[in-house]
Amino acid sequence: MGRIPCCEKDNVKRGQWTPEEDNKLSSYIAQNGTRNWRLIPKNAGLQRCGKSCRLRWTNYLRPDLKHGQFSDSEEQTIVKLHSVFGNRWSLIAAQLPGRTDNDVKNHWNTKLKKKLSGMGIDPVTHKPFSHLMAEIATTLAPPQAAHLAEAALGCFKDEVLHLLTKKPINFQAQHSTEVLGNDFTNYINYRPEEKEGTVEKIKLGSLKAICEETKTIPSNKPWDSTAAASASFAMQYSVLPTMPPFNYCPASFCNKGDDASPWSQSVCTGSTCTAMDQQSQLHEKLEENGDDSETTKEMRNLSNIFNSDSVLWDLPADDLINSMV
DNA sequence: AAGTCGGACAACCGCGTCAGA
DNA sequence: CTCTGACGCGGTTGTCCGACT
Repeated sequence: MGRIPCCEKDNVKRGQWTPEEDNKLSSYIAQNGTRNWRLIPKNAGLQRCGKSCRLRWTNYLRPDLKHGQFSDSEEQTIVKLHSVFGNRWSLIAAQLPGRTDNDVKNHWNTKLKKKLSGMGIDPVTHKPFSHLMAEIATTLAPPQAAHLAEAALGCFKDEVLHLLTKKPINFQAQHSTEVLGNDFTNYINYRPEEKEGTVEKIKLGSLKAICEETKTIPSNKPWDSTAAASASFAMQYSVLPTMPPFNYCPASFCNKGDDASPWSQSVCTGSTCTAMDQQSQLHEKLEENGDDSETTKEMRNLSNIFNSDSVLWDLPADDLINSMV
């Protein structure tokens, strides 16, 4: 029992569009508009699925589309909005005239994600990796911390591993693999003989990086206040090997002046590192309101929020939510 | 010159949502 | 209220092309 296909796949052409097909579709839409995509290919004389026609039109042929490189300000906007909306590409694209969700998605996946992780910022949470590590370390005992680190950083394990292992950590050294228990020193010294996977290295590397650098390795009760203090230190000074001591926040993308490069390090203004909190609250607020189409439409129309010179990220969370819902 | 690799972009797929019957 | 078809969205895959070996 599958879903009914949107068209007879045997009779439709797939793959790259030819200039001739583009012309047919463009001229048909110019005369008749885009009502009923299912009928468009038939009426336009195209052996294409209606869905394929819609995609071709919205992502490529539409006359108002902007082709070519993304500007710095467009990239800044994407990063800012992504920290609030996550992968809601259509919402993000709605704030970028002439750009489609597909454009934004592709640009994010091929460029911006790498740019951020190259800066030591987790593109998912928009927090520095060191913050994530420290948060994990302060709240969880080793087994859970390792699992959470795996979950939180799984997408970027290669980047994280690279960052962590710039300071050589000997993962190959000999050590038994007996039950480690809750003894933190065991985790520090633990060497996986058999588990050579990247994730395993990250689990250990993250713990080691935080705690070795703080030089305050607790002896037997690793997750007491001493450990918390260590992790706090780690967070405050970004002690991960290649991390400069900086706090990232989206407000840096709004700065003006010589040092206002969107990719420069910046000092957090306090309220500005709460993008994720704002996001959570926004989502809650939307859920309260049912996130219905009217709300969504209204949000789409609020481009002035993002286009104004006001720094969105310095707004208190409530103001942000109230202005959008 | 040929082969390989990786980045960038286009296109497809499947699911969720919505509007109309 | 329920059902159904159309549309929109986000994730994934495919293809092209230039750089590198």
